[in-house]
Amino acid sequence: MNNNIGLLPNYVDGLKFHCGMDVAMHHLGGKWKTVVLWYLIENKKRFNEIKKNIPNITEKMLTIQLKSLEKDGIIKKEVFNIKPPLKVEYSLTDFGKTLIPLLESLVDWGHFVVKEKSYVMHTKK
Amino acid sequence: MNNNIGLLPNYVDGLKFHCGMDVAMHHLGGKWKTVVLWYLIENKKRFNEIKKNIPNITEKMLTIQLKSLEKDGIIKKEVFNIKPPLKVEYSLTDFGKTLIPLLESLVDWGHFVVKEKSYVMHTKK
DNA sequence: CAGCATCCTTTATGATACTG
DNA sequence: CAGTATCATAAAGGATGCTG
Repeated sequence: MNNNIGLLPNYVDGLKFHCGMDVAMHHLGGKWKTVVLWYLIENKKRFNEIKKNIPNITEKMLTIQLKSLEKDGIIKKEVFNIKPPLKVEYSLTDFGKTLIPLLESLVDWGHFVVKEKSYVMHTKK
Repeated sequence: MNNNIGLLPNYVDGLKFHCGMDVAMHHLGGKWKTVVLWYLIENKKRFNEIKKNIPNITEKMLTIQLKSLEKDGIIKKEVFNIKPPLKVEYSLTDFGKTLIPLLESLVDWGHFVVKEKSYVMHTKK
């Protein structure tokens, strides 16, 4: 099983990666990115719509994630007014849409774990 | 699309999760876990075998990841000698094996990104 | 509405030396 | 061989107030 990307480290956007997992986790890692993306699968959403969907996320964290995802080309941002109140919409790019099956697998596995762990907890205590 | 787990936050091992993604990323998040797991898919491995497979990981980081994965029931540890030199083997549990398709999807997507990004970089500069 | 700026705390990660 | 222990930095995350 050769997981290495070629013989030497691979560079993407000035960052060094040693395997495909490195690359994937660079784009998806952290507490919020996958959750934000999950809510953008359905349809484009405004800043506060995403925020309402995600309990506990702060504006700062949401801003950081959206910028990072935009920089990576996973989502795109559209601004509709110049003057406040602003209207901004975020949506997946075509590149971002290639993540949908992966995101679905992640959520499915998460739900599986909830059931699995609850089962263990109930039978052992 | 209802991603929330029931109406209230769900608790697993004393931690609070609001959606399946939360749960999944709790188990897989961070820089090393998915990489470590990737090398354990093939077969059980000893501490230093894993370390040799992963450039740059320190003993400390590997120790932390292995302990965390073991605590989560994703891998199991077998010790074969009491006296040094020790022989310890790590392998996926049955629960851990449920992650294999997900891990494969992650690596595949990572490799896809490498190609995609290189393409973009070459055509734009 | 959709953020930015600032200060702060907590985690994650890293380098190095040492041990049963 | 398979780790620990210690010291250090970096990155992530959070709270609050302010702004175009």
